[in-house]
Amino acid sequence: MNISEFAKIAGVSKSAVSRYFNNGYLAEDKRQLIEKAIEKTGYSPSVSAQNIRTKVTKLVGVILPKLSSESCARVTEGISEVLSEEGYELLLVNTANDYHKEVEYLDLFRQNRVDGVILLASVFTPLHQSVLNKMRIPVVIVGQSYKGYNCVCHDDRGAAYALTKLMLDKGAKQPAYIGVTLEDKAAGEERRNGFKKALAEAGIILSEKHKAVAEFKIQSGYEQAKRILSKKPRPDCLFCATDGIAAGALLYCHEAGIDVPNELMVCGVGDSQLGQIASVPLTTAHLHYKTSGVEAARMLLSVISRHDSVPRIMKLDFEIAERESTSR
Amino acid sequence: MNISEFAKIAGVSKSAVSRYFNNGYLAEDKRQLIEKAIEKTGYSPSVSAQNIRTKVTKLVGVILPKLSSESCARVTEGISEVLSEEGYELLLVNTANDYHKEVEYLDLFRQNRVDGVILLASVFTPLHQSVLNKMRIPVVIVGQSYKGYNCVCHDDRGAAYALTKLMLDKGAKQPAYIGVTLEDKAAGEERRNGFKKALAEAGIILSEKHKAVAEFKIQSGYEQAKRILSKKPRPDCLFCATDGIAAGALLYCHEAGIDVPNELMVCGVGDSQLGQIASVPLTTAHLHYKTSGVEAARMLLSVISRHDSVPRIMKLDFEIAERESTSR
DNA sequence: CTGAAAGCGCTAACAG
DNA sequence: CTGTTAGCGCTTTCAG
Repeated sequence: MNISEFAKIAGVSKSAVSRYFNNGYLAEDKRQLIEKAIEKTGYSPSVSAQNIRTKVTKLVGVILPKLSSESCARVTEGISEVLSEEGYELLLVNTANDYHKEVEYLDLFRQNRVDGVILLASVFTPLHQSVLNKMRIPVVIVGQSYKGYNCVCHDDRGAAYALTKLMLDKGAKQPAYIGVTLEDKAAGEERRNGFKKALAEAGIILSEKHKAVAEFKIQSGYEQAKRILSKKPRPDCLFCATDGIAAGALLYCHEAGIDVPNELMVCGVGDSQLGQIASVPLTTAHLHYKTSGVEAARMLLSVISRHDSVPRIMKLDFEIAERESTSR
Repeated sequence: MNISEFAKIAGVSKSAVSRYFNNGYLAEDKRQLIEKAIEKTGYSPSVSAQNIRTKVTKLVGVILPKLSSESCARVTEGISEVLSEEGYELLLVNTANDYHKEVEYLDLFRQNRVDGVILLASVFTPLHQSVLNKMRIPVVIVGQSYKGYNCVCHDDRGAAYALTKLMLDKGAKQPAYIGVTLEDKAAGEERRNGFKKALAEAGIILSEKHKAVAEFKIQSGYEQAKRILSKKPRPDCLFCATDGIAAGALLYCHEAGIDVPNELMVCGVGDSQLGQIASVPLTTAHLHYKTSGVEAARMLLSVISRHDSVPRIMKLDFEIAERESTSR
């Protein structure tokens, strides 16, 4: 069913139908005629045809590294909430941590497939840089902050600093650290920097053997914790860059009979569900993932509609969730 | 940049360009001319314009109840994997457990917006029925099985039966049950039926006070476990319809000093990450969520391409992950 | 194998 | 306020 056919059925002109669905500059009787015909036929205009004329797709592309990561899912939920409210739809790409795909899809979106893109960033290579610069549609980056781009990010450094300081203030003297790849500027570099800053302020130097890098997995956290905690002297507090890693560490402690928090304090970052049900409830930082999705979507929509091109960076605050794993 | 402009730059005709991107019925020299021009200009044809002519969107709509649920995320990951391999893209709708939205978006997709729809079903109302029947594009339902529709589902009943039998075989005599709403046919009704079947076979009758319904949340599992486990005589095994609920129950047990598994065996369903790191590692059933996404996407794609309209139902097998929470 | 030309379904300018 | 009309960018006959 197309607009002409429908117009005939409704007994009005094509333009009347078009106006009904758009600006609504229309006499009441025709409006009713059209409404009745819609009920009867279920007609609705072809989105592609509209798009070809108006250049508006009402589509936002979302590129993310791993959908089944709780943080990504929460950000996407926030995005989806705002988008659907504003009549936009969400074109989802899961890159499965393959950043070539990230670039590939960015490039695919570059053309007029979507009105804008939200990128849940992981790493940021020169390739990203160059594709991003060529983008003719608005882009918002979530989770990392890059000068010159619209970003919504978390205070990774602040959170890591506060968490570490919390443990130090409770008397820890021998810290250990399980981080993630520094390629990830937010979860890797920033959180490490926050940790280091707290150590520096306390005049503590981190021993090489109390440092490890894990993947974003429980199992990997378990393994690295095992490695680190078997070194002598054993650390008395452990900062993990993610809750998943911390959960793995806690698992090891449980198995190895290490008393958390008395022998060892542990904390993570992200406030995932895991932390609530771990053998010892986990102290962590709530980073407001869903809110960052909401804000990113709003930011994108405002750039789309206002064609406002001054890039902004929004940094969200965090809250410390203090639980048993650091209680003394 | 449109096809005419591009054709001029490349020094060929519009049709040649079109053929290049489609059937490829083209002389080698023109092909090279076009390739060179693409490199220079970055041209690619407008998807909407293609769609308007061919009626093919290369888009699949995915409707799900809650993105941040681990099971949904995993299914969607499976879907995404297959889709992107086959050159399709994914239009994502998160209904936030509001099934009116489910119907609303089904209806939105009904028109030519997407080539097919995958519905991660929660409930199934007459409204769903009627919209589903009106759909002119292929639909695959994941997670529930309905006669007359294409479905990929899990063996919820079998898994619940096996899990319950496992606990009974280990000597449990006083079972308890925390389920979810029966409106959810799979996680609610089917799992309950599996549980009941195992009880019936063992000649055990479930006491009313050992029955509860929780929401899909850790907190809710905690509360219901608290309610049930304070009743006398205390049950000696607890079946939970989801891992999240079981995790909540385990949390309560930990707090209340109930010894799992010696005083009380506990199991869940779904093999979520939560089960691995709970205070006591949780016995559960692995339902192959990601695989169901993969299969659903394949099924949809085959219906789309072959226009094959005999509905099929595919039921995936499960595996029991036996862990400490039921060890005796 | 190739180019010209006719639409796909819609919107928006234009002239009433 | 309304109908007519000219395209939007593309694919696909059709006649070479």
